[in-house]
Amino acid sequence: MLSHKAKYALKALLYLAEQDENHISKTIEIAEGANIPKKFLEQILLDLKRGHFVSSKQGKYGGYYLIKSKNDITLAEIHRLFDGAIALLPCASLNFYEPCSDCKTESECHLRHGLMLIRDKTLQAMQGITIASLVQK
Amino acid sequence: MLSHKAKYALKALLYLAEQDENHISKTIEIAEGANIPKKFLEQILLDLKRGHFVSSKQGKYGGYYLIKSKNDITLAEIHRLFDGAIALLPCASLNFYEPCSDCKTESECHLRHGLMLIRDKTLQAMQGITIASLVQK
DNA sequence: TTAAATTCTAGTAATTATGTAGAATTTATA
DNA sequence: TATAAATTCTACATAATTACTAGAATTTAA
Repeated sequence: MLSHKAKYALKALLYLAEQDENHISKTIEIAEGANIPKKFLEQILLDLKRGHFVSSKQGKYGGYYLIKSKNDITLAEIHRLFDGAIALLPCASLNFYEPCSDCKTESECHLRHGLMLIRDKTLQAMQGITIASLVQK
Repeated sequence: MLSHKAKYALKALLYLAEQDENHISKTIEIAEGANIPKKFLEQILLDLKRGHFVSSKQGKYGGYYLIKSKNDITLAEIHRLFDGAIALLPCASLNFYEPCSDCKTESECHLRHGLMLIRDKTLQAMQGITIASLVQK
């Protein structure tokens, strides 16, 4: 399941993607438009900025805007930024790999192989969903 | 990600699937064989029993055994029993559906459609992984 | 009757999720 | 240059969930 943070991030990106080119959106505007708690959204937007999905203009008349094409922002990336691994266990993860603490040896782990198959399928599906594909829905 | 509970459940089922037909496994035996905290495993086995994956014999010389074919126990079922929805949000779930609290109307939710596509792909992959497929690895 | 197992009902400790508060900083413009 | 209005930063709060543990009750074979 997605955390609220990841869900709100997606909704904020959708909001930004629907604005006119060159439009700068204030946090409060996004919060009200997408129904997200404003103070929570502040943090999320900073995370999205650190992830190079959006950028900001500070000070009066400042706000946020997309810096990555809505065609290039995938659900997989947002999931990884906010919720971490897409795989079902760390030992089956590409980006968040960690060995199982409770497996004697990795080759003996009967779960890993199957979970990597799932990861590949899910990842492929998540990479196919972009902000653009969601906007036009 | 899978909870420890779900992971332990899978490992316990794998352990049971590897035993001889008609063999009854004590909790302590499974716990040591699969490296699972014993008291925690007790609860998990009861959940698996309530889910009709295993059954038990009480009293001295009692223990647990599979009652469902290892070919018919899928990762999807175990995920749902211990970790709930496979979909990324409740509004996109088949078995754990709930409307979004923060969406004005369901048809206006731009996330739902995309998340249902992911759910279908992931579910299909998870239904393809059975205990039998994991045992032979 | 006893030993050895499951089953049941609580409880607990640590972690994570979901926010909020408030001050500091930045910037446009009057 | 002062001010208003925005982002940014640091810290905290609180509730829920996760991952267990404790111990008594029940069941059953011998």
